[in-house]
Amino acid sequence: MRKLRHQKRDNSASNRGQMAVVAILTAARDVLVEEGYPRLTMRNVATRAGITVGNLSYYYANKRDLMHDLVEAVLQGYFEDFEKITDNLEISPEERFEEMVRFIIGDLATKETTGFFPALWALANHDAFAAQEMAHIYQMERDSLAKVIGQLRPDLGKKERDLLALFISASMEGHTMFVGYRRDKASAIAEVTNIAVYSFLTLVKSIEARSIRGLKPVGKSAGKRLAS
Amino acid sequence: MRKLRHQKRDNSASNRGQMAVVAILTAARDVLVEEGYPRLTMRNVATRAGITVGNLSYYYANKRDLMHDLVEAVLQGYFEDFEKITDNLEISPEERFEEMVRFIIGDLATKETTGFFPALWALANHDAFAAQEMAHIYQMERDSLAKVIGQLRPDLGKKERDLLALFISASMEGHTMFVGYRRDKASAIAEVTNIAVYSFLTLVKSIEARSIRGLKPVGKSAGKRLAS
DNA sequence: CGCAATCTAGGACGATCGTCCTATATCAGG
DNA sequence: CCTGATATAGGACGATCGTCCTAGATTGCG
Repeated sequence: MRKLRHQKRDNSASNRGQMAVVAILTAARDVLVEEGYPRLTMRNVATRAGITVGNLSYYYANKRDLMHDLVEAVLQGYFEDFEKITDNLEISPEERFEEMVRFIIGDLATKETTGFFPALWALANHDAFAAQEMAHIYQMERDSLAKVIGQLRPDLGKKERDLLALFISASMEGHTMFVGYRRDKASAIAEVTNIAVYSFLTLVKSIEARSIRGLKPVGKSAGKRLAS
Repeated sequence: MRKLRHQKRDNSASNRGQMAVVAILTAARDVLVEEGYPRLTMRNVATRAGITVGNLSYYYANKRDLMHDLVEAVLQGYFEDFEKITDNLEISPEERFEEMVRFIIGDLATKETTGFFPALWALANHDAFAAQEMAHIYQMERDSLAKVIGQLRPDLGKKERDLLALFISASMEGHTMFVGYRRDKASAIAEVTNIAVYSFLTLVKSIEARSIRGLKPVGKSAGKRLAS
């Protein structure tokens, strides 16, 4: 977890210390969400947490460790959410699938998610740890989806189920920038969610393996150029 | 366009000056794509463009103007691409729709797009200009899609066509983080593209207006919390 | 109470940032 | 060829960054 500078042992983690760490991580998340990554500085985090830079450096000796814990803490919340939905066996697979879709799209419209995840995606392009944590959480999301897809389509092989889960998961994430918190099309979230449920359910129930393998090649792009 | 400090008039735009601006914007894009937004500094841009900071500030008096032109220049390229595809009347609407899907997913897998767009999305959360430019380019993408959707489904109203275009466009963008350049699932891009073509085409051809309006409420999320 | 562990504030440091200024160098038109 | 417009280099400036150090306050426990 946290890396103290003056550490003798870290296992103690006193009450005061634990609360301070939570306050720091919450402050860091809020700075990132409300002001963006460039303004996620040690001083801004400390100020929002109500402490000084010197004190912050007692809990986090460097910014990298702070980012480390921040990413882990935020993503940890989703692990618990996915487990809850996946383990809900009181409803049919179809209902469970719909609930997953509605949960994910509903979540991505929150201020925290709309602010945090695009920053995470950008970070993952150049930060190996962020990329790894991101891959981890999405793998879990896909596993949850693939499980339900398997119940809906027992005839499909694992590879096909995983590809469907990948397509559906990726598709949902894309809506963050459009129906997310205060984004252009936020007012259309209800309709978009309905289309998503209909579309993904139709896809899962109707697709055949041969449509996945396909015959046509991937469209080639010339790659974006600047100012023609 | 560019805002010189010593400007008497900007209309001239000599050959040397134009080439310098292109070199600067290309350098800026490359820095952003390869090193990320935090390292997009005036000095890094200048170095990559083969000039000095002092010289860079002759062409761009401040960083804001440089970012302005960079975003505009990159997005301008897509305007031209969309026009080409939309205006291609030699193929059927269904083929045109498929071409659009394959073009967009193919493009998002390029190094430039995978690097640039997540940075743009994150920026748009806290930069009004980036948000506006982003809204502009995606509106055009949706217009192109909605046009073809209208040819595929003349019975649908404009509102429904726009919502379908929104859903499809947003869904495709989401794949950037998964099948994009050097991303986890890049090797699955062919299969994912096939699923996308199948799924979007099935959606457009089969959905009824009542499935969009829907009856069920949007899934509520408790909002992400930190460290339970 | 007393003392060691824990926590906190404040300031310093070198590095890097955006911006700005000035002195030359290069170019194009008369 | 000369002269004004354009382009370029080099360095300076104050601000802000991550990091570090030290002295003192607070806490929990024997």
